[in-house]
Amino acid sequence: MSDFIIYNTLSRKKEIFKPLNPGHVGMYVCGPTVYGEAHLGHSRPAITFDLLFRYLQHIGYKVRYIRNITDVGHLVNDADEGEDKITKKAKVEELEPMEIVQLYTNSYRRNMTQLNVLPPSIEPSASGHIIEQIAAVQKLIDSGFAYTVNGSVYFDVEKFASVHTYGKLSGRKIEDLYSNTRELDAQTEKRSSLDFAVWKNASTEHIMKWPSPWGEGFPGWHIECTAMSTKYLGETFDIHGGGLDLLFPHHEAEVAQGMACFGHDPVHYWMHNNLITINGQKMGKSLGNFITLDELFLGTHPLLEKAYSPITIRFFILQAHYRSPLDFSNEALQAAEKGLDRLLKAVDLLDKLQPADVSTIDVKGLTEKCYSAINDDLNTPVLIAHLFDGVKMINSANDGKASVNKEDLEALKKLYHDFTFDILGFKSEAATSGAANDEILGEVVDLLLNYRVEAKNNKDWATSDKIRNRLTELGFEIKDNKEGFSWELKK
RNA sequence: GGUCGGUUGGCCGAGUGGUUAGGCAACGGUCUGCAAAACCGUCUACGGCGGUUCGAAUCCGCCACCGACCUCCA
Repeated sequence: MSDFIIYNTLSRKKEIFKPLNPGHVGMYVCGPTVYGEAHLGHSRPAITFDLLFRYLQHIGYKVRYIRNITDVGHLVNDADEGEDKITKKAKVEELEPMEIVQLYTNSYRRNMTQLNVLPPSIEPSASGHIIEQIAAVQKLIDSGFAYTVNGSVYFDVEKFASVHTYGKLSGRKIEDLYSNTRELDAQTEKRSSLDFAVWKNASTEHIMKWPSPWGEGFPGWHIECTAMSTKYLGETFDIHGGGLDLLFPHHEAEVAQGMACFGHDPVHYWMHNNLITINGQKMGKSLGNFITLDELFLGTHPLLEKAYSPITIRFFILQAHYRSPLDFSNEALQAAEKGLDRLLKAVDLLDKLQPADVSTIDVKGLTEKCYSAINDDLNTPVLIAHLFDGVKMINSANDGKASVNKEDLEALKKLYHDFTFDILGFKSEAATSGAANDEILGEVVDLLLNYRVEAKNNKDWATSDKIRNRLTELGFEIKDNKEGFSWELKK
């Protein structure tokens, strides 16, 4: 089998993946800030790194996957100066900040389950790791790369840059950063406009705050990931993932903090998923152009022509490469829905296929193609294309225009089970004959269709068509075949 | 303005120095009582202009257009 290759943002190259400790992988991914419903944009990193998590396990690694919950810090937007995102929302809805956190954490987890995203090994929250963050801040002060002003602590970028390289992850040069920095008010505390807060003094009206050696305050945005990744994965770990929009300043700050604390890079492989766009623009909370996952699943957003199932969303996302932008549209979603249906039907068909004496299908070649696609930086669009090539073969075999022997049929079943369900994480959502969600409903439909068979045998096409048309109207798809019929419930 | 990335057929979306990506849609055919599903076939693109090359959508240069980020006041 070919090597597993991933694109490392740090080197801007594809690299062969080699874990720090043989057989084990430590992986950290930036999770959501829980101050609102999860939207389509949130699903991309979740699904991308779920795929990675699943695949690493498939090829035999024991993986510890950390995905954090950010529940302190972050402004709502520029207009809400000085207030933290969670605090702001709390005041609006007159709830305790931790109530907001709980509400949206629950809803995020529910959405992730719907998308068939596996729960990470550990899902730490920033508010649950204040002690670790204070310790990390202290370490930065001790190492001389952070300074204290009026109860806040700032990272000294200039000092850091005199010893290490600042900007190597995002490809920024410190001179450029200086020339591009806007003059902002109240930056007088900081020695340089490039410095960033690692601990922030809280005003009296600020609700979410904790005691610290520097007074009451709250941690800076970037320090939580440094503190929590270090705690659970160590000073150096294998993979850090997240959205491309976090590359700068967030991940750059993490690199700097790690270097400042430990004297070496904290992460071997940095991976960034691209963003979902809508009308060519980033879909994001701050832009207000987002569609929540619940709206997608229910079809309630005005831009949606219909509801799209969670697995359709998953398929839509995986049919594009994770490093490419992906544009939302009803047409694309509907194409995904139909494509997914075709794939899942063919997988279903595998169980009904009768083995032949000879094989006209090159299962081994197909398997190799699938592995080399996913090994090439998780190239799921190519992987899915190969799976569709196989779909054509499976359908042909079902039509008697191709054949597989027993051994190949078993291999084909394993291939599709592994890739479609275990690795890509798709699953069947529709009720079908034989596997109906509702047994009684299934029997009733069978009953009606058996009457239709009787009518057909009597050449009573009027009755026959009436039954089929009425069922079709209700959302059933009726297919006649030599054995009689089969049906499925379309949503 | 700076940095980085992108521009592919009706739509989505891969790929890449010479060979069919794939999905969806459309059209023709097979099958069917008629359908549906499936199968077979058709549809051959790579922003513009130059350059390198036997050959470029793929490499180089320029131009145009689009996008992301450019830092905390939290």
